[in-house]
Amino acid sequence: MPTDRCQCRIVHEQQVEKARKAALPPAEIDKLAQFFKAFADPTRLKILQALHQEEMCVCDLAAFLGVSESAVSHQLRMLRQMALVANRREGPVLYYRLTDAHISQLVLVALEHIQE
Amino acid sequence: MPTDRCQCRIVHEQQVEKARKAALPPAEIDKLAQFFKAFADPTRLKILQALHQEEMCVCDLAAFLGVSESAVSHQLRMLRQMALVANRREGPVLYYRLTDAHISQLVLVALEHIQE
DNA sequence: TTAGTGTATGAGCAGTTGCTCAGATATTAG
DNA sequence: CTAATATCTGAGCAACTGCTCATACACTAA
Repeated sequence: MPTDRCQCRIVHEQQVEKARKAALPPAEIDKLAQFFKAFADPTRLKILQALHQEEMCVCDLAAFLGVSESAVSHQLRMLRQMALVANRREGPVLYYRLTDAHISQLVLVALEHIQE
Repeated sequence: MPTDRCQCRIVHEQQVEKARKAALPPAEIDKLAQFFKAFADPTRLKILQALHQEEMCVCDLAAFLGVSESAVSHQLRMLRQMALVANRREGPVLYYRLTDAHISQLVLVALEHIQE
């Protein structure tokens, strides 16, 4: 029995081809994964949910979350780089807000799913 | 000057209180974060998007993704535990499918966001 | 200018993640 | 039963994450 090549386990070449055609380009996939990563951490989720109510400064968020201001600042940087939040300076204080309503919508859709 | 207590940096006690009242219970937050984590990886995203087209077996997915069947299997286990996919046995082959339309909806909302 | 407050940042470390590899399990054929 | 196929699983490891700590920066008041 020839074991030289391709004891191919691909049962359904058609379905693989179909998936290939419908697939998003790798760059899009990576951007999507990065985007979801922003929501994949309890601290960041809490920040996003809090900012959905009202803009807040860093020490407000630190107090609300019960973590250090440094930790909040690191997470805010990440959220800023992903363009999920923006800030506004008033004297020495930076007020953060959500940039987009999609963000809350996404959380709502996810909530619907897990509450089943 | 007394440095003994509370050089409190909380500028806006009201807003913190407001955020506290609107906050989801910690258990919900953790479940949500777990849920989003499922989407926060390129391999899992590709799996979910492929299964949105049509059910596929493990070796189909491995061929489509260009990774080992073991790697696919590990990811499928995670997605199964999160109840995002389910399988159906036909002889020795397991066919995986999405369990819910919410899943694709979530990806669509996210796509809208990043394409701006 | 200096001191004080609010925030940002880099290094470093423990915990987590996503893979590989070897081996186990499930199902079918003979 | 044995052998073969499809899949699952645990251990182990490199890469990544989220935090702390120390420090730097930005703005304001004196």
